[in-house]
This record gives sequence, structure tokens and C-alpha cells, in this order.
Amino acid sequence: MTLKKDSVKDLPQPVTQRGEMTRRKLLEAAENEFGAKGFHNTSIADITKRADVGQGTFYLYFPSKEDILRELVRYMSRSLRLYLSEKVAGIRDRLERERLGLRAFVDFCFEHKNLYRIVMQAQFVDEAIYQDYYRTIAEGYISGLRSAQAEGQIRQGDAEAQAWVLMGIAHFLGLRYAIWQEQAPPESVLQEVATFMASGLRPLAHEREKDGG
Amino acid sequence: MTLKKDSVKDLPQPVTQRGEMTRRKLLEAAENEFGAKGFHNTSIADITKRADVGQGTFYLYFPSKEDILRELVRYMSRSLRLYLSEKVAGIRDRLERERLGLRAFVDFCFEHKNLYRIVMQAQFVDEAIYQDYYRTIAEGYISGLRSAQAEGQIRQGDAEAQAWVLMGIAHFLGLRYAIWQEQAPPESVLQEVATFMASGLRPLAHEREKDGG
DNA sequence: GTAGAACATGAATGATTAGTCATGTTTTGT
DNA sequence: ACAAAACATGACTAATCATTCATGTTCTAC
Repeated sequence: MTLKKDSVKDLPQPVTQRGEMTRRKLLEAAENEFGAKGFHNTSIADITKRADVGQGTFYLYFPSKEDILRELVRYMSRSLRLYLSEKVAGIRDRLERERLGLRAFVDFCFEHKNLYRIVMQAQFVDEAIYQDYYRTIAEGYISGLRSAQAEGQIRQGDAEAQAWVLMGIAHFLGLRYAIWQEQAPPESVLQEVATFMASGLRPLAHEREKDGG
Repeated sequence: MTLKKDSVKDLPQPVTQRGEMTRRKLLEAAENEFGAKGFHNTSIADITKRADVGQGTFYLYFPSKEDILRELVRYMSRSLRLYLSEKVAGIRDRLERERLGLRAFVDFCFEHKNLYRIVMQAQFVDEAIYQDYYRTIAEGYISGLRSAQAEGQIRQGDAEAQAWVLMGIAHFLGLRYAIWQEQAPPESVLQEVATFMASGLRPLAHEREKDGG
């Protein structure tokens, strides 16, 4: 009957525009502070100072420090998925979709350097929300891959395994180039990786025969 | 002249067998505590309690809490690389090597569930050692891939990009199955992924002509 | 068998900080 | 205009915890 420990508590929602503004400032400040120094090395005072509000104000919007991190993960997750789905909207060819999705993901990382650190921190604050972040992305991927399999666009096989492989590739590419090197990977690298993914996904010759399953 | 902030300080090395034993107990305790609760939610008291030594004893071996995490990352990194190199020793075929390496990596994760969490925590304690962990693995990978390219075993291309792709695949496979699902991935999944990697790496038809470069 | 080195201890300290609260100020509905 | 709701504040509290230290104990070399 009672909610379990880490489940979603409904956060106090601001009613006025002013409240909405303050909440946003807090989230943005937290994103930057957590991204720069990490969750545990950031104090509430750091966040409220950056957001330019009083310390007590924080607790009008978030019941605890953990809660603002959770909210941040949910928010960034939604933003990412929205961004990606816009970038590949209307593309019917699955391999082309992968190529565009990869590029879009790396671009997103580049624009949101805090993404990786925020998500990784979540692991130590609320394992469930950390896993959800990846599983939600995986779900979308899996159903897309299954359709593509059904249409004979890609190799038959365990779509879940394929999804995690593709996620792993994108993740490490983003980490190595967008986050660490702080520049988009050179076109040649993107090309290399897209080719790798395409070869890995492309149906074997004999599979192409049986067409739209 | 002075060492820079996060560089390797030489840790006090025990001289006697007894000291060696205590140091080991501390490292093992720290690995388990950090793995279970995370670096910041683990106190020195937690570690010394688990290691069954006095609190002060900790500082005989490690100058600070950060230092034991650093040491742990170095230690696990070495263990992993040693394990992998043993498992693929003597295999000349690069694709077979990848398949075996993947299986070995997943097995290692399964036996060392704390690996991921320890390494991820390192990021917020000492970014350099976190990056080194991956870069060191990448280096070995890259030179192996370059040789394989030279021999025409795999597709010509940016070996570094290939290395990060393969690392990403292994990482996410380990995360999804060994760490989260707490069981080795089914043979079918391993097969699926190995096929993916093999297709992604295999030389294109026209490349195979030019043989041992 | 003893001096000195190595190792061991746990109570005390000092600093940090998440969360609270008593006291405002501003906005909204009527 | 004014009551009530929403929003804002920053000083305070209570707890945690990394690190230190004064005081042992156990080895090792000779």
C-alpha cells in the first residue's frame, strides 16, 4: 500500500509564474553544480547561491537534495528522447536512422556536457532511476529494431541485445569525443562507426530473401 | 617541480607480512563498501569495521579516503587487463579474439560486480584516474586492432574509433547482463553480439584482395 | 634480551552541511 | 481593500565524518 522507498513522490508544483521561474532556476543551477563538482561535493547552499535564491527556498520545491537529482534525470531523459525522435522523424530506412541518431546523440552530448555525470551520480542516489534511464531508452530502441526486423531491413535476432550494443556504441562515442575531447568527432570517425553499425545490423544475404516477414 | 594535484603519490608500503595482510584487508573492505553503498556514503569507520582493524590503522596505509579509491581503480584495472590477456593469449584470429575477449569480459564483470561502481565513483574523486582507466584499455585495443588491420584481418579504418566502439559494446553488455541481471548473458545473446562485432569489423570484399599490408 | 622500527588503536576534534523554522513579502481571488 | 495562499528568507540545529594523536603492542636485527 505505501509507496516504496525510491518511488516517485510528487514534487510540490509551483502554481504561479514566479514559482515556475524559481523552480527552473534551481534545476538549472543544480544541473551545473552537480555537473561541475558532483552530487556529493555540491551543497544546497551552492545550488541556491547559483540560483540566486535563499537557502530555505530550495525546500519549497524539492523535499530533499536527492529529489532534485531525480527530477534532473527525468528531465534530461525526456529532453534527450525528444531531441532524438525529432532528429530521426520520418526516416524510414533503419540504417539511415541509426546514422542520424548517432550524430544527433553526439550533438546532444556536446550541448549537454552534464548529462553523463548527472546520470552516473543517480546510480548512487537512486539505483532505480538510473536503470530506468537506460531501460526507457532501450525500450524505444527495441521496438524500433523489431519493426525493422519484421520488414527485413536488418538482421533477424535478439532485438534487445542489438539495442544494448547500439546504445553502448553511442555512449562511448559521446564520452570519448563530445565529453572528453570537447569537440564533435571528426566526420571520418562518425563514418567509420556508422559503417560498423550498418555492417553489424545488415541482414545476411540469405535473410534478405524472405522479405517483409 | 611540485607534483600536480591528482598525480600519483606513493602510498606507504607495508614492510612486513602482517602489514601486507592489513593493507589487503582494507582494500578488500573498501571495495565491498564502496561497491555496496558508494564512495560518499561509506565512512572510514565502515571500512575499518569491515576490515576488522582500528580506525587509525587506515591512515597507516592510505593518506586519505580518496587515495584508497585511486588505488582500488588501479588495482582493478590491472586485474581486468591481466585476466583478459590471459583469456585471449595465443589466439591469432582477431575476430575469434574479440569473441573470446567479450565472453571473458562479461565473466569478469560477473565475478567483480563492484568494478563498474568503483570506476564510476572515481570520476568524481579524480577525473584523471577515471579517464586513464579507459584510455589504458583503449591503448591496448588500438594497437591490437592496428596489427590486425595491417594483416588484413579486419577492415581498414580508424582503429581508435573501432576500439571505442568495441569497448562500448562490451561495457553495455556487461552492465545489462552481468551487473543488472546478475547472470551471464544467454549464449544466444553472446552469439548475436559476436556476430555483430564480426560483421562490423570484417574487411569489405575489395579490401581482402590487398592482403597482408 | 633489548632498542628501535613497524604496526595498531579508538577517543577526540573540527569542519561541513542537510534540513527546519520563525518571520517576512508578494500575489491572487473576491 | 483585504484575507488567504503562495512564495521567500537566512540564521540555526543536529548529525555526520575525515583526520589526528597520544598511547600502546608486536616484530626484527643484533
